[in-house]
Amino acid sequence: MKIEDQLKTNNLPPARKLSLSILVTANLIDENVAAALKPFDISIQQFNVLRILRGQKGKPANLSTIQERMVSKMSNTTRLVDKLIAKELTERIVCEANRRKVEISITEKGLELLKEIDPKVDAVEKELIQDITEEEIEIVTNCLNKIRK
Amino acid sequence: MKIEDQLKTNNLPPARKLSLSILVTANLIDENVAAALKPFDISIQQFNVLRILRGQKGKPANLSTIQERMVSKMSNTTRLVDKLIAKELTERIVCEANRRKVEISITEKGLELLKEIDPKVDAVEKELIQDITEEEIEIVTNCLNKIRK
DNA sequence: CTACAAATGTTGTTTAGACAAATGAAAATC
DNA sequence: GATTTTCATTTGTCTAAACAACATTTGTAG
Repeated sequence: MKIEDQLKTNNLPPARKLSLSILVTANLIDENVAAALKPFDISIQQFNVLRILRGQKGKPANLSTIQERMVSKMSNTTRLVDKLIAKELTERIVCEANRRKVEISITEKGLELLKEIDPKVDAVEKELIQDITEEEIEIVTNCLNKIRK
Repeated sequence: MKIEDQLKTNNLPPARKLSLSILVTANLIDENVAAALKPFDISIQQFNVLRILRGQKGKPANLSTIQERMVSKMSNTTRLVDKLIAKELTERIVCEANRRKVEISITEKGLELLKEIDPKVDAVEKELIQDITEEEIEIVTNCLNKIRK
């Protein structure tokens, strides 16, 4: 659907058209992913932290590493991790080498939860982009790369 | 910057690559626009409501209309509008024809604020997409349109 | 060594978002 | 015309985000 029709507006300058398209589409993706995660009682942010930790392949990550890799850089990653610890999906230990740091890792329970969730999120993403060809994906991601510098 | 490099991951399946690219880029846009709005002490959501009301060209809008057109459909548009009313940027009157509805319109002060803000936001958007050609904008927005159906 | 600065997280506080329930007005049904 | 349904918005409540202030450990310069 054209962004102008969706937002009932017209004559958007190109820069605004593109930025609104990206924002509205991102919102749609968020809504759909959040809905898929809901049965598992986990938020998108929490899900992302779990995926980051899994990507560490056993190595624990400290808070600033997680924060760097998060889609949305919110300031209180501490409390986000607190939630995951309360659910026993992650663990936190104080780093021995540098006692300012903490080392956070995903638990077995966390890995199992991800294994359950992954196919659902994959399905949502595939469903959303079903009309986009692989070639188009390349073009679009390249353009978006340029926006993110 | 490639999304894999940015998130320090690799071998993303195409659907996830695209969806992450969109989400991360949207986040970047949000951050930049929010920063531009900060001096005016107004949030992105509030800014969007003001633009929607301006788009009405004098005609007031009711709450559900605003909600439909918002980028992110949050549930308490009431309180969002309350904030704008407190700042005297909008007005709310109960609709005479259908007393369930309310009619919301932008004030002169609101219009003036928009006039001040617009060039700043335009500049942010242009700066962000400076490396994208008009042709590319067309291609990308078309693809995003397909995601939003 | 001591003091000062930087790094790394945590906590406090205020504001916004999600979601359900409630309110009140109009429309529909019996 | 009274009762029920639906509509449009508001309110309540709980959780999350923004942002600043604080705490603790480490690094460094005199």
